[in-house]
Amino acid sequence: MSEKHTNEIPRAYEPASVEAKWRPAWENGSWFKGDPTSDKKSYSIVIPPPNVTGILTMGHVLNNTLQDILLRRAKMRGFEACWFPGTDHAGIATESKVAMNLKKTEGVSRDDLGREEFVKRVWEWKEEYGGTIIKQLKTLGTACAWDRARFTMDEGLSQAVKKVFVDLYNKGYIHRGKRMINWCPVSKTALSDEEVIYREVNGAFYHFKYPLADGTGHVVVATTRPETMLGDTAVAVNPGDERYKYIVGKMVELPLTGRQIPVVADEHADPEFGTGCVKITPAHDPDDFEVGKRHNLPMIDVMNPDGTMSGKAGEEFDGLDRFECREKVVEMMREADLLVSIEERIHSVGYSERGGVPIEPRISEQWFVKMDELAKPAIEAVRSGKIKFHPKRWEKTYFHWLENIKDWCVSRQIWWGHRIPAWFNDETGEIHVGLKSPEESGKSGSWRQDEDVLDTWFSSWLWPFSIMGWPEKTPELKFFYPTNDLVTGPDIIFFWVARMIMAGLEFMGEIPFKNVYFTSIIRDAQGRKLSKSLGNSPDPLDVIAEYGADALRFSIIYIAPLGQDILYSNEKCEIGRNFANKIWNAARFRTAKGEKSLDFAEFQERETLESIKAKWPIETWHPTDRWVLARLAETAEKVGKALDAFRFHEATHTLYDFVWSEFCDWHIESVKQPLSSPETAAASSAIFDYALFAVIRLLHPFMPFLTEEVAHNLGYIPDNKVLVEYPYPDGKTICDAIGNMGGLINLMNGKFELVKAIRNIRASSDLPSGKKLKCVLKPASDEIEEFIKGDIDSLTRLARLESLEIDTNYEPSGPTPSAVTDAGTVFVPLEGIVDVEAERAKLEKQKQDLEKWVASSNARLDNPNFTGKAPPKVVEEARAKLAEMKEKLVEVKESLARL
RNA sequence: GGGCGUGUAGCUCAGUUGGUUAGAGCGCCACGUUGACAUCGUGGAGGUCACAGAUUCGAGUUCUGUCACGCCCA
Repeated sequence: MSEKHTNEIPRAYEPASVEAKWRPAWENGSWFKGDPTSDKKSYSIVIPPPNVTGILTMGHVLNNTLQDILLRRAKMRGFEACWFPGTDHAGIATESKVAMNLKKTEGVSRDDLGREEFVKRVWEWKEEYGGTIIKQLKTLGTACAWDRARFTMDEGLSQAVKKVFVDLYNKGYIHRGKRMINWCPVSKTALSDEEVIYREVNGAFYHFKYPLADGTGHVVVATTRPETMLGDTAVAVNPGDERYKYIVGKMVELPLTGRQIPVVADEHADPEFGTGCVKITPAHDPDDFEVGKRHNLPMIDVMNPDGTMSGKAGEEFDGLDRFECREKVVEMMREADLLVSIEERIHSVGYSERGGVPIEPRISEQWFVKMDELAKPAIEAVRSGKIKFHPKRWEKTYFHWLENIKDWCVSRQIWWGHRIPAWFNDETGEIHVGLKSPEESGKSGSWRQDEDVLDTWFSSWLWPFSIMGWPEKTPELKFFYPTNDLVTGPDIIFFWVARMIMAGLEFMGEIPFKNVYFTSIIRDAQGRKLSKSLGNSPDPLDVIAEYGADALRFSIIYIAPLGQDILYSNEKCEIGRNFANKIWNAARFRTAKGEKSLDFAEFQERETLESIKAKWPIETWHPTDRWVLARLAETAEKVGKALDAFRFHEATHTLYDFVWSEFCDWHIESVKQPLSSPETAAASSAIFDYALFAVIRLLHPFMPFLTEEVAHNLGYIPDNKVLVEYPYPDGKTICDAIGNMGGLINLMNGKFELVKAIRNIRASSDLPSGKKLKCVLKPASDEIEEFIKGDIDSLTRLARLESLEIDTNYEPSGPTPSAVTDAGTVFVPLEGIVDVEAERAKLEKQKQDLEKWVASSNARLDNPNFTGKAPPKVVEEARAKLAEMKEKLVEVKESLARL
């Protein structure tokens, strides 16, 4: 250990300076670049591309921390690991964000500027702010291959989008047609079905009278959207509904319009629902659209793209907002005495994901991708287990969607995005779809390109291979595709995950990833979704500034229950901050004990352990040294299994418990004695260094900054190396080297119990913590007696004893506080007064507990059904335990008798 | 309406293929500046495992039903 490392290490871990040091070091090094010519096995991840104009959220923190854990561990396990980063152009979101900004700053609208100028402005915006989220991601310590960062509208990726569109068109999977689509009146574009969010809202069910044209009466129809009546072209009744048979074929006087519309018989009308009569508005409702087609009804589009009423709604409604129109229609119907009733009702309304307003079903000419053929292999890939979902239950959601898949509306009436490579010849009606324009393809005539752009997801679904250079045949594709793991939120299982699988299979002929891990959704402490408007959305950068990046990373994984929502609050980062500090101080402890004992520059797990064993035979190790490696092996094993199964939460808990409760609480306290004694110091410090280095490596993927700093501070690894170059500890390797230590672990647990019992007596007898006690142990067995004798120094220290006498036949003179433990009965003979009553109460309680236990255990063992049917091992254990408990009971009774 | 998930300590959650008297962190109470750490240590209190049945020698764990909450789809 060099001079600079000794006394100037701060008492508390200071994350800011450490992070500032390692972040650029990792970025400037070559460790994470990903070499497609490597001889190693490949491991790759593609980032779920964040919105290029977005800023870092807690969701990104969780998602990217998980990917970083996977990536760093893979690297440490010897894979050529590469994490491909990048951003998404997020068509509608970005376009409206820039448009709003332009309105605010310059007072101009998108249309004022025109397409070319507006798109130029969006690019400028992207250049200025597009790097923000990437910079923010770096503060987390994410080991991406930053040189490989791509943007969905980069030249190459745009080429991929065009090629895919053209290929699918030529294959007959893409067509253009007039259909009912979801229209967002704010963004003024079509949306896919997936971009519609259904919400339960308090609305009303309006019952209207429609008079029969022949004057013989009226029908009553009900609707939640009165304004659409202006576009009604029929009233439908169920063909089996006897009540209305007589009016089928008659005409109805449609109020407020002067139009007459027919009564048709159609299965769509549910006799059980409302009056059984239903108004039909084919241009504004998907079901009605189907009815209209069946009955050849006219379609009257009464709305404009911005959600105002059009002239077709009638002169007096022209230009009125759809919701104002709703009120006006109701009012006019009331005045005309045609309003029967208004019934309050909670119903489901589709909202635009981006625009935040109710979507309007609308007839429109759009481009669609036929999905059913693409879906089939995608279903099979998951069904066969080639792709695995974690947690597995998401597979059901996936199958359900793919098995009922509908065509995908991919055209968007916005300007920011990939312009559809289709041209129209208005004179001939011809359509040209191609990578090249009609002119470039040598076609004559006058052509205009489709104004629309493609859905952002139409580029995102190509991400796992477009990011690697497809359609070029690149070395990256050859080496890193398919990727290994994908980490994303279940909210985009349809938008993105399912479509990537389809695209991968269709265009690469191979799945895009092998595992999909679905993250939890982060909520606030009250369980509410994090949102800007609620103001309950913490800024991760503030959190990092306050607690440190490692603390945030560790805490968020630590509190994330498997497959459930995370209830997050900043205070929870104290878990990670305190833990980081704990490790920091364990390392400080080591530096105070002198020079490092081993050189880890060329570290290899098995070789290092073997060299320790060669120098100091395992039988000569101090019990705590043997114990700490045995527990380390078990911990490494458990962590490895947890991570293999994507149980990150379990891995963090396992590490936390081991480091805090075993390595720090017991081992550090126990090893102080052997470390200060010349015969044992060398071996114990070597084992300490090995164990601490293993802990650091185990934790590295979770807390990269802290562990990197500590590894270098302690001189474990040289300046020109980083931790990720070292192997991830493997439980089996460690276990093989040290052998089975099951017996030792039991004996150590007995010792711990003994120490706790003495501490308990100290506390309950109001003895000052500084006072050294004299204790006597009546051991429970020869084995424990021998063990305790061999470890008496550390026990003396842990329990703060002046002396520990071992006496199988000890009989205290007079009332003496005592405790019965697995290791034996311990006595603390006190000079002065003993609180006999308190002591008696304690022993009485223990006696009662033991008697209860013995009684129920006896009953169980007396039951021939149990002894006959339970596995012999269980019966044996029960007998042994009973015998033990009976012995304890005898001891407790004796102690009581003595009082 | 269909599907999925969740009900375990005041709060947030663990609890493997059924097998000791159900655990942890936070919070709470008491004590403590012992040479790594007060971002800490020691001790303690705190649970009818949502409810009702069933299977079993044995159920927090399996099955059925009920209730409550959450999410997705229609």
